[in-house]
Amino acid sequence: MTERSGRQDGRRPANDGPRAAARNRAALVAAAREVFAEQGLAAPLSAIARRAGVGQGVLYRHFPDRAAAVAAVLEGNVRQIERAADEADATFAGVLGVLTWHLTESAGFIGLLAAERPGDRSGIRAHSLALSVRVQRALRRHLPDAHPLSGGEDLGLSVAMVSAAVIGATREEREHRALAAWRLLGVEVGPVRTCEGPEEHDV
Amino acid sequence: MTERSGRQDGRRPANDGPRAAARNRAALVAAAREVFAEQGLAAPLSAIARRAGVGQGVLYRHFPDRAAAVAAVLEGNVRQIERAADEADATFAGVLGVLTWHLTESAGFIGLLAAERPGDRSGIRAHSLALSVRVQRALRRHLPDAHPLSGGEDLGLSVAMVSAAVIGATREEREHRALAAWRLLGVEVGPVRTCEGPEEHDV
Amino acid sequence: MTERSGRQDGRRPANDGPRAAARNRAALVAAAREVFAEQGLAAPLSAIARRAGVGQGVLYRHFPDRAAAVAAVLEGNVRQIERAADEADATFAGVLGVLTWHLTESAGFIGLLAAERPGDRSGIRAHSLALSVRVQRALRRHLPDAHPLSGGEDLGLSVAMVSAAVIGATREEREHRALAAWRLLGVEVGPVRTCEGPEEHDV
Amino acid sequence: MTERSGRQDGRRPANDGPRAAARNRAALVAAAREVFAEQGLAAPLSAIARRAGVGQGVLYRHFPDRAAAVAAVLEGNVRQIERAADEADATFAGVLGVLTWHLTESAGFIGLLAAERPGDRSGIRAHSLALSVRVQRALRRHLPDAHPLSGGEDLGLSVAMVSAAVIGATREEREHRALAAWRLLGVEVGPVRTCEGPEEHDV
DNA sequence: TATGAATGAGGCTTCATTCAT
DNA sequence: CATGAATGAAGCCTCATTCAT
Repeated sequence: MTERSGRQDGRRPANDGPRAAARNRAALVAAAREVFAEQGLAAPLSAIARRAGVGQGVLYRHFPDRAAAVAAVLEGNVRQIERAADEADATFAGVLGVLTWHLTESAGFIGLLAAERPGDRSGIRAHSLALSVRVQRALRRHLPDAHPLSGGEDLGLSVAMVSAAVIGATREEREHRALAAWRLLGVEVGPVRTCEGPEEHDV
Repeated sequence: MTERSGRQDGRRPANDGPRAAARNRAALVAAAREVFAEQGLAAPLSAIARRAGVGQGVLYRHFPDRAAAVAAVLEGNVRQIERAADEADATFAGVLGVLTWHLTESAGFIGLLAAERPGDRSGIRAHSLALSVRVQRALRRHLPDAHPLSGGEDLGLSVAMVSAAVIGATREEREHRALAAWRLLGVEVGPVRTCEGPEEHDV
Repeated sequence: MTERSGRQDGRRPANDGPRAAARNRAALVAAAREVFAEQGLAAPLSAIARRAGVGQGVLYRHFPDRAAAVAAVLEGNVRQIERAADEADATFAGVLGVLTWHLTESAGFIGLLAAERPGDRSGIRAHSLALSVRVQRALRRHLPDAHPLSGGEDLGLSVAMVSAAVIGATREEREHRALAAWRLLGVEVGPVRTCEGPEEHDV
Repeated sequence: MTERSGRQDGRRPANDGPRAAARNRAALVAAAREVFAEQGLAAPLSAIARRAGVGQGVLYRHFPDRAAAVAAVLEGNVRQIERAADEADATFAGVLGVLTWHLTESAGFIGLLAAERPGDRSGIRAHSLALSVRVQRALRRHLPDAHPLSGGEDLGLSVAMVSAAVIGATREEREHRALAAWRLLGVEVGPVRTCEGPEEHDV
């Protein structure tokens, strides 16, 4: 942000120390989000480094494995949902709207909640589960007792089902499909919106 | 390129001749079903050949590419659903029960209706779509006009959503989850059963 | 020719014994000629069997290896050149015309005299050499003492050079190029023609 | 697809870092030159990597496909010929002498001008053509108007013919044969020599 | 004797991961 | 700290060759 860095002359990139590290991390997460969205979660990691404009080594410094990169990407989505749930006037339908926005926006996020990854030994599954739980927790805080999804695993099941509904759709169709899916489940959804905040630098 | 020796020493594993062809094909389909179920549709094809106990070449003779192997696996499932729909006393709930059985039984089948395969260049997508359409057609023949799923794409969407609900579950949980999913959608399902027929030899 | 064979009804091909063997051999040689011409000498042997309409086993019965198939193809060309040289009124220029015809006609023949096959362990090289020698012998019988090519290895060299001149050309250009090459060598060539004879059945 | 382990046990052969890049490239080009010369342009690429003492991956980093490897090998030869043609006192016979030296020296170079590559889908053909054109252009700049090769395609044809003349010969015979071939064409050739320059490091 | 399936070695290519500079 | 080359295992696919029927 302070623009004090970058290539000083024509030579090697200046070593800005930790400052650069943060910038690189942000670039990597952004690149990973794009690459995973475009090519799926099995995309070559080198593609991420390339798109971020950093060497492979840096990628490994920040993310020891694929699961870490996936988690970093999804972390941002989940945090926004949590933030939406933290807002003073949050409602179940409102949080659902934010969730739906992420489902619509980030193809990578789709993978989190609906991905078929049997036999995955890379730990993506475990990470996904953890993130999934956080999403459910955020939602459940606003779930009325009499809500049709209030029973047992119905909430998690529903989120997975809606996620699946948008798989394979183009970005244009996703919102429509997600809303149709919620409608089939008889669930009311608030406005589909993001939840921008002050700490967007690495999400 | 000109001289592709082969083994000089003489011995060579059994060659059961053409008789083995049918047996091998069946073994390959079975192996593919298991491997796809365990490791997903991106599993190494060589794993299928290995599990079937045949050489790589045989795999390629029977299935020129991954899409063909996938199609062979799913074809059986789809055909049974179609057969269930053809029965004289077929009902929507009944066919749904058969569909649910396959969802429960064959983890590979799951991939058909809910798989995330962005960037898939192998034609699996196209095949899946075709098979998906056949399933929907079979169902729609018995869909009452007043049914909650009778509108537009609701049927396809629902099937995809239920499929997603069972993803990642163990075989034991799948039936329970699938039924819970249908319940959330407000859809009644008949007995979860298979539809065995006389031509099971290669399905 | 007597048309007593072929499939009797709709079942397996009748086993006509030696009669069928000769027919198969001819079909294989013809197929090999076409395949080698189209795809080069490294073409898959299975393509030859397929085009000949026989099983792989038959191919191996007639030609134990690739070199044998190549030799069989070229044998026909060489024999015609020898026959041209045997004619009562044969002249050097005349035989050269026949040679040029084969160069033009049979892309496979091109390989014989000009092919780059270093490191070829399959014996094609040895066969080629032998056939090449026969061609030179046929020519030399009519070579006037005062001819520019009468010295040492000049004859063989020239044939190789002209062969090279037509490599890579389409069938249409080959005659033109071959004649241009002979002209550059200062050698007069008779009419470019074949030398059909009574024993065409397996050439 | 997701988990491509690598060796667990720890050790891993030396990695000399980027320093090795230039060295490796040179080794690869040298190895390719030898392998192509010995086994023809269809030689296994893995043989090149093996002879250069590098992994398969390195080969692919430097040469994305076979055509690139071939081009790298031949580029050096062609450049020297062009340099010979650029010398102040260059003559047609002189450049021909350098060309002949390369024909004699580098069996791989032979492939460039005389190779039979039907069914070549790898683009080697196109590259070869381009290089061939450069050679001809270098020669033509010094070709006297009254020269016997000054007409149309005679120059290219002649080079191809002479190239063919040395095919299959041992390195010792090649110079003799090439000169004999030029003599048969009635063309005078200057001293057979190389054209070393300052930038030999990777040719 | 002919068929055509099976075998499996080996070529090609892609990445995950390490590490000298 | 960052770079980016090297490594090599593993997946894909293609045939040459054999052999039961």
